[in-house]
Amino acid sequence: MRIATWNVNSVTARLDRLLAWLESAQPDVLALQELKCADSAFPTVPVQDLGYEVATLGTGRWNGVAILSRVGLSDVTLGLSGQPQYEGVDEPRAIGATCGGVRVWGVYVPNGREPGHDHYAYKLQWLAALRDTVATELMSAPERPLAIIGDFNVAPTDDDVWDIAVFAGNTHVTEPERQALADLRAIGLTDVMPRALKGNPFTFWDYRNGALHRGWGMRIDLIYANPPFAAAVTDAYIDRDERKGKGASDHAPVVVDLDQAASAER
DNA sequence: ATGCCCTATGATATAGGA
Repeated sequence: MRIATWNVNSVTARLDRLLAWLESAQPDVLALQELKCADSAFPTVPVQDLGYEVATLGTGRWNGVAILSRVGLSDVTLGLSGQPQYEGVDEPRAIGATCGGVRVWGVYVPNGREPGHDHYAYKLQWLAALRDTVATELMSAPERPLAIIGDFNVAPTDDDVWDIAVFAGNTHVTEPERQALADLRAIGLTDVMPRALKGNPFTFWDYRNGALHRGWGMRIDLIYANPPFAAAVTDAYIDRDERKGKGASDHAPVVVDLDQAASAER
């Protein structure tokens, strides 16, 4: 089974690339982030035409998440339990579904903007709600493969950015953010590392200043897996080629392959 | 070369991204 995550930075602007990528990469499950469209505007028909069921959570201009699956899509959960609001709004940033016996959470963690900003406190609260939501599921079904996949907006270690000195005082690398990821792992999840490409495991490169070609990237799109999921992993990689050229997202897809038998037994 | 911001919005600048 092939599972993937991709921050597409507008699913409507990325539709041609999305459809082409589904055909070339052949994922069984794909979590999308930053749809930037309402549920009613999601391009459901062309995706269904490629054999995928679709569950979306989108409200419009910002955020928005979806799960696409061609191996079943059930027990869809929209949002986190105890999810904090930002400025009185329940933002569409998390969606859970069970696909082919695997529990998948697709997440778009808040950016945080800058340490000290209300959005930064919200980011940490949001990650705590994610931990609590998934911890409950892990306890109720410990043998079921589960992974949180998506744009975590935190670089877990200094090696996950091209130059840690550049990020001094910025979000994505602060100790509280990394502690929030550690707290998430502490409920029984491990970081599935994709194969490094060009020596680095980056998944995001800013659009500006030729960042992709200068290697100015970050690894912020992650796969956090429970033991049954992690034990079934046969490969994981970053599709850096999808970041190239005109009309690319600023994030590359991250793909993980699971042993069919190991995941089907559950 | 892969090549030096992009997206959505009751827009014509602004907010947000990271």
